[in-house]
Amino acid sequence: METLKDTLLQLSSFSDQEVEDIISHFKPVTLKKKGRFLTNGRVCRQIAYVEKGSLIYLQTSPEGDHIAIDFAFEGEFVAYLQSFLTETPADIDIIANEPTHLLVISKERLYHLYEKYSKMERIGRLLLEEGLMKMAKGRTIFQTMDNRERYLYVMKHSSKILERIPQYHIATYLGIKPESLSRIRRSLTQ
Amino acid sequence: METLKDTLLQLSSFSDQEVEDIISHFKPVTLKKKGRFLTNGRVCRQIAYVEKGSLIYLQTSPEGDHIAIDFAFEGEFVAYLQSFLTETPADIDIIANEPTHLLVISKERLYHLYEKYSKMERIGRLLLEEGLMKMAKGRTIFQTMDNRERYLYVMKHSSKILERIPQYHIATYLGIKPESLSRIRRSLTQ
DNA sequence: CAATTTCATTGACAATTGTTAAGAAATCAT
DNA sequence: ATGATTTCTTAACAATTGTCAATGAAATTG
Repeated sequence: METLKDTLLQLSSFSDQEVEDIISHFKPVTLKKKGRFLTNGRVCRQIAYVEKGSLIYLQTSPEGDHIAIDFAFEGEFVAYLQSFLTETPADIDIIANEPTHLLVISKERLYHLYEKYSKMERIGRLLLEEGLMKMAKGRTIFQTMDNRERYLYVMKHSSKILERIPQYHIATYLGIKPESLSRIRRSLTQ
Repeated sequence: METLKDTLLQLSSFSDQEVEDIISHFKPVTLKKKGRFLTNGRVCRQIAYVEKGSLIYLQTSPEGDHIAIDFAFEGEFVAYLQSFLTETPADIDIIANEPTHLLVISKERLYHLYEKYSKMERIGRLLLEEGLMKMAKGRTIFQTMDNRERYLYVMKHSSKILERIPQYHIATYLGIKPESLSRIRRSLTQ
């Protein structure tokens, strides 16, 4: 099982004492299925590490239907950067896709850690860069691939999504209707 | 005419002396039409302010055709953040869409300014946040709108693009074929 | 300015997707 | 377990887009 400790050590070189101190500032939070980590209209003031389970970033369209814009699984960090950085209300919900264990740290405590351990800032920067890359990549995929290609891309690079996320969420994530996703899946298994 | 000075003053509160000093670190660069600010394979080590003209961020697909992923006009900053931040080779070109005047600063000098004027860091952070927002918004637009809606969105929010960028570039920017763009345009004028 | 190239539009046809509706399969709650 | 709900699949038809080819307009070049 991958732990927060492992993840932090992979991102920067901390001593054992340092990591333990850093980890002690994260609080365990348990979400039931459909429990919320972030609620539409609120400012995202926390970052979470996913110990177990998975989450879905869900946007509600003007017409009222839900669109999945991202997912998070074990070993990943969760935050809505657009809200976290600018301290403006989020336009999405982040909900648990299944019973989920998180380790949560507030923005305040995180910035406190930045000051205590300058190496910690590197982690913040890496998360920001990673977020930027992910968005950019996501956009490129939409701009350059057709629906089947996007599905194959997810299949290759994020198979966890296909294994653990309901298909009607995967469909909105790919920007298509569930029926189209079904057709694509059928055409691939024959 | 909007100047770099105006733009900096809008983003943060500098004294006249400070702005003049900051501006003095930018070097004027003139690009002919199709001239390059960034070349595929090189690391983006500069940020430019567009005084006059416009630029296109162009990606080359595996099949060899060009896809416009972004544009920049007067009063905006230009850089390929993915390369600039991580110092990895860019996978795009940034070329002038017309004769263009830039004010260019190197990453080195910019970071030097960050140390000299802490207020300057705010500008760096704002540019980063802006970049992140832009990517996220761009992705959402692809995920939730059909081709006509995306065209109308650009029409409403970035009409400069429609006025000054060739349509075959706008088409790739919208993720469609030039023929489809033509049909959408016709259906709107009738 | 003429000649050439590039770009935008149009039409016909094929392929794909959205829409609507129905039924099968899986999941949930009691 | 079993009935109820949710999720997934399938089909038929309409609408949209891609593809290919041709034409005219516009821009570029010498």
